[in-house]
Amino acid sequence: MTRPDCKLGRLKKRSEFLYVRNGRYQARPTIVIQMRGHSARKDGINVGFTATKKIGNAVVRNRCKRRLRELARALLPLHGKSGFDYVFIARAKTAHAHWPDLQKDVEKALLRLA
RNA sequence: UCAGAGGGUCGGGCGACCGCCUACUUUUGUUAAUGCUAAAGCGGGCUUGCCGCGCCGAAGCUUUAGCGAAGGCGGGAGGAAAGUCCGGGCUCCAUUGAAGCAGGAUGCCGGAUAACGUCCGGCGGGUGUGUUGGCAACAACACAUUUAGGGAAAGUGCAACAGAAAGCAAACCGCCUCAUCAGUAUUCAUAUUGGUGAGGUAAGGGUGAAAGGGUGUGGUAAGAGCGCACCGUACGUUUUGGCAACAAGACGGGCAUGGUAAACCCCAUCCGGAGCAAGACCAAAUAGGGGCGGCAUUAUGGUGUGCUUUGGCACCGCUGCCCGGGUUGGUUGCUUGAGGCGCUGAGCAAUCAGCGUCCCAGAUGAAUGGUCGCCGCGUGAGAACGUACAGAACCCGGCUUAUAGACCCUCUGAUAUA
Repeated sequence: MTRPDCKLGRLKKRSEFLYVRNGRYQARPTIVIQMRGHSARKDGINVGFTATKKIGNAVVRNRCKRRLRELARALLPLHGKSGFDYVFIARAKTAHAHWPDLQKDVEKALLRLA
């Protein structure tokens, strides 16, 4: 199942985020994951991260994004589908949740989406 | 040792595994350019200077630049990075000329500074405590604390409740005089008590944040700056000291127009606007924009970043050619700066000068970390819990606000020891 050759791209434009928002999504207690296939490029996985002002100040939001980035780096090559864009959205519990719980949530969400 | 006040410094550490951004450097891949290996003739014809064939840029290497990969060696959030409240640098707005209006800010004096509404020093005012002098009013001194501190005799406004009365003062109680009525006493005309009326009175009571100088004394029917002495004093004149704010003293004036300007306002001084999403370049796709040339027209008009007037400047229509706005795509601006640290000197200080030394984040859906373990610190008997506020976004100087805890210095008080 391991695909070390799979490279993670990043979503950077607002339009890309809006495109993914209209796809499928899975909500877990600590995280929300959105997914949508992209037509232009056939393989490779792109990922973006979102932390709204609702979950805290800038320090909390930055911490959430960094944790999500680590999760994506570790788990997306294993459970993500090539040719799709993903968006990880932080929730209120993301910053202070236990690491194994976070990993479980991400794993379950990715498997359901796949 | 403990508690309090003020000022300053810091604001977790170590290890393991896995990552991110970036300066420099080594190797390597690729693209482009550059140079080197790099050289040459032969045959035919013959009116000799004509014709034919052949030869170099393939490849490799060198150097440079861009992009990518791997390795090495460095760097990688704050004291407030925050709020965006002031002051600058920088950039653009054609020029930021003059006057006025509007708007905003500031407001004792001197200094520091690039500048400031900041900082330092001083002056004045208020409040509290103590000491000394005085019969007292009060004054002087010391310490602490506080202060947005131009103008209240230019005008307007505001002040609840209480109180008789609160703004060219006012008579509720009280005090005093006179008139009158009633009572009492007797020396028969006075004294005295009470009521009513007419006046005088700001000494006393009461209300209030505030009642129009204070203390003493004379004076008076009772009182009153009504007179006098002293104290205070807004104000005027003046002397001395001080750069100045101001201070100390002398004389005059009998004491009046109370407070509030972080209420409107008046006075003085200062201020052009927008901001790195500024601005510049590149690529892409389209004009309503711009440039140059030609022709026409010359201003009486219109347009140009708060508004009005004015000076000056630029532009306006048609046509040909060229470039091409806006656009969060990329590159740049982008980090060496009123810079940090150390020493010496000047100054009460803010700060400045000299010398030496160092280079210390430059990201752009935004790096500066994620996970785990151990330790430190605080609370607690222990288990355990807590370990703050908070994330650079062009850069500096301040202010304000948030902040667990630790350390240092000074002062004050308590306790213990000597």
